[in-house]
Amino acid sequence: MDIITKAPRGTADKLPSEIYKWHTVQSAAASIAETYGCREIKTPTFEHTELFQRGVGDTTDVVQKEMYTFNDKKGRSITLRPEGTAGVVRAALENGLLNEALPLKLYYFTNCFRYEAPQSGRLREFNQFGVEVFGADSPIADAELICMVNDIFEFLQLKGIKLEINSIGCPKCRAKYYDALKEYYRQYEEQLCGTCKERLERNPMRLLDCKSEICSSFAKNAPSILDYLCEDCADHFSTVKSTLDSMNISYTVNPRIVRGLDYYTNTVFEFVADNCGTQGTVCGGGRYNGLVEEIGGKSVSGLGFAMGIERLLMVMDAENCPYDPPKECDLYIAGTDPNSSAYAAGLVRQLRKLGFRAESDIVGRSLKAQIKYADKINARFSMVIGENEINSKTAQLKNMKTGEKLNVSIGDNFAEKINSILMDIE
RNA sequence: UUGGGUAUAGCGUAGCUGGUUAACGCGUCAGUUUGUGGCACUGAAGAUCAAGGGUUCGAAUCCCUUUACCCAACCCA
Repeated sequence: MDIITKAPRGTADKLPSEIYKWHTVQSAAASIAETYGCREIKTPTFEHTELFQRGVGDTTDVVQKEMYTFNDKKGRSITLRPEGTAGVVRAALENGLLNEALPLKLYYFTNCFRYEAPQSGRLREFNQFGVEVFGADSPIADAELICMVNDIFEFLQLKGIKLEINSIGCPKCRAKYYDALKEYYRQYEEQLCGTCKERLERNPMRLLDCKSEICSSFAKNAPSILDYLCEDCADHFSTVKSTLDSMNISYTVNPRIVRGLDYYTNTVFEFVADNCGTQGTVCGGGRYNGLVEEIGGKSVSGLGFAMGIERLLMVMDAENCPYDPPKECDLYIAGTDPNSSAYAAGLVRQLRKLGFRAESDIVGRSLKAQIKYADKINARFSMVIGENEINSKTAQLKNMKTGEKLNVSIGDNFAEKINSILMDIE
């Protein structure tokens, strides 16, 4: 049989056999974020296109060539979110969240969409865990945010991830830095790669990031942003660093970290894995003090990060990190004949009402095949129901690991009795 | 968008100096007597060998085209 079509390019199914890994990461991230006072928010998968044009920035590659944009039936331009921050800012503004007590701390899990050429660690639909904090001006907030990521990785027992931080200053000091950069690069202008030539005027910081051999060789001696920070920005950055020091979080300052989204100011950071191929950035973030205003709110500072869950799982797999084990069947109840199977179905229902994972035959298999199936799904216990059991109201509970059998009543309060027996065994 | 690679049952592979019914492992289903799994044995189902075209008496195998996927550049999570 040929299926009509496959999953679209750049998408990936998350199958039942792997999903426990997602649960592990999600519950760790959510519970740790909550210890920091974050509350979960969910925003729409698609937004009006201008939100991303303004929020993410018109000059970015993400907006220029990677967005899934289309017109809806009324002709409105709609875009599948390419990242999480803009939508959260919009939602916070629209619902007046910024008028409540600040700081506002939010976290979210979202799928994001970017029309890129897929490769290892890079999908067209990918999942992020993100945190956004609003109204926290102090550099301690920056350190706290980084600390949260660090806590999550530590909790997941991840080791091979390094933190790199930088400051890209405020619009004021960046303007001076841009001038210096342009001047520096102008002497090499003829030798720059095509895209860098274009970027020189519009967004010169991107040149530092260019991977082409020639451009990156120029980047080595390029002026550093850190020498151009104004006093406020320099103070801010140094307090971020000293706070990280006092939190005992190790980092390296990498003056060439330039994030790809326009909204960042001051602190930017990346958590980079060295053991996961070429797409090493597992988490990236920073401060974006101008963004809320850009989207139409009052001037409220913001900062946040986004973590790529697919990439995180790649790194965890590579490091053999432990996951919460998947939940499996507690008790399988087999029936020797159709009538007994129907009876078993009733027993199974009672167990499920108490929260047990319980199954009985729904495919009409022989008794032997049912037990075989119970083994295959790793059922902890099994039980056979036949005419004798129904008449005597007693059955044997079998421990599938040890083979031990125990007589139990299948009459009134069946599920409660099973419950207390299983509690004893544990 | 630009390079490189791959395409054979549900999954993983062999076969690729062209030659009769395309093989193996895992998985699935059934059986190895009577109401109990894991092991072993037996058997069954399951593949228009990515698609289209060409060379040939004959093509999974050689040639061309297309498509899909993977990897990388780029970009970013």
